[in-house]
Amino acid sequence: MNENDVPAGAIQEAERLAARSINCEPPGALARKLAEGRPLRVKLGVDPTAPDIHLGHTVVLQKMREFQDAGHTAVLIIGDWTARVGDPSGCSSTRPMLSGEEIDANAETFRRQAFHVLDEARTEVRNNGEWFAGMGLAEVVSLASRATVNQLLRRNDFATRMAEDRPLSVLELLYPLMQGYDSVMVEADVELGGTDQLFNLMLGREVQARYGVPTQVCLTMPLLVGTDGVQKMSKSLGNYIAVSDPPQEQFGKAMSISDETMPEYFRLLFPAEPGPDGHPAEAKRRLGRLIADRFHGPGAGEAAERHFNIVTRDRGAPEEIPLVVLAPGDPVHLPAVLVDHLGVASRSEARRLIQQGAVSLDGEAVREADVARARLDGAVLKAGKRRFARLRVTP
RNA sequence: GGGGGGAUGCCCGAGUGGUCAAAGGGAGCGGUCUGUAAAAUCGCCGGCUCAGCCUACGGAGGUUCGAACCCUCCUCCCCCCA
Repeated sequence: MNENDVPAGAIQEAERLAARSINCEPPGALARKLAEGRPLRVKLGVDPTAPDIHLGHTVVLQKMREFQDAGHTAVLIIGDWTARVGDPSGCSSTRPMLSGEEIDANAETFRRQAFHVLDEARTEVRNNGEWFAGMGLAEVVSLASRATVNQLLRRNDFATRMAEDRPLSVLELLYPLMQGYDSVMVEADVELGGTDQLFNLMLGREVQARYGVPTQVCLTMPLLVGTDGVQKMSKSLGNYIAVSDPPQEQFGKAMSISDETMPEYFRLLFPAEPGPDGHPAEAKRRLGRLIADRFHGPGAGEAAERHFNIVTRDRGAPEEIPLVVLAPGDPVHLPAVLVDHLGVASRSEARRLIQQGAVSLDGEAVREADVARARLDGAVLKAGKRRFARLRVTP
């Protein structure tokens, strides 16, 4: 179809679907696909390397949901097989491979959590082990013939590693090819990803072309910056808000985002909502409510905010405190209780908290490790800012 | 195939026979401040019912009154020459 034959409606629709994206390559391709008037097959590949999905993942998932809502088919590929290779994207060195059990468990978690955003009924989930597990050497060689090393080395981090003479395994070189093969197998019309995926997505087009099938549109989304406001959100950096985090935690983490990064959260996560305005702290409260509501249902945000007000703003005890029944013994050794029931890392750590006055009983700082049993019944034990337990002494 | 360098606490990184549970920085935690923002500031930051003890400087042995530091072997990483 000629550029000029694309109906204006398709061009508009393409623009709408590409909203907020960083790349939509090649130019005009999405509109041409849309002009064909059939549901497009929109692919997203995920590596089940981290068990939990976080807000960063949801940016791309939401884009996929937009396609679903426009009547297109979402194809979610779980890279159960490719996870064994280790995606070198953005990494300066080779990632460790995962065991089969880990991968399976992660994949299952990912599936479950992805459907917080995607419409399960309209999502096709595929494991790429489906076609890779039984692949013979002949087929591997055939796949390898579809791209040149020159093409692969155009990728920045590969080129850098070559230049600096750091190791770059053949396995890693193979990875983009495998990802491209996924596209061939599911007949992808569009592949989504973060901006760091652009190279792999584009190479997918190359692979598709060499297999003689239609090539995909590559649509990439911005990477959400983490709660530290510096690096991209990632599990391993610990700067993430997980989909599975309890609402109070999501709200709290939202409040701790820096003022500068907050607008980006609104823009990428809640494009339909009005952006931040007024006092930044108020805007963040709204952000926190929106996040908690999205993943825990309407009302979760307000409850989380109440909890926040009581515990963090007013430094009080929350509405609901887990009850802890103390084991026999008098006096009671507090470090043990703190470790067993309040999530303190070690007894030494607990001692330090006590020394620093961070442990209190009914609001009164405790200064010694051993406390008379009689003093504890019914008391609220607090460690640090927000760890609580109501104590009960066995009769 | 030959020659050289390196492996230290969550991460980076000093330390080259006792004063080392190991400088410094980052991360983290706890205070002050405050909007759980930023910035600033003080303290903590291996374990243990803790003035003491135990475990730790890639692994295994050895020398020594005493080793992260010296020796031997092993594993892994990096560099240079071919």
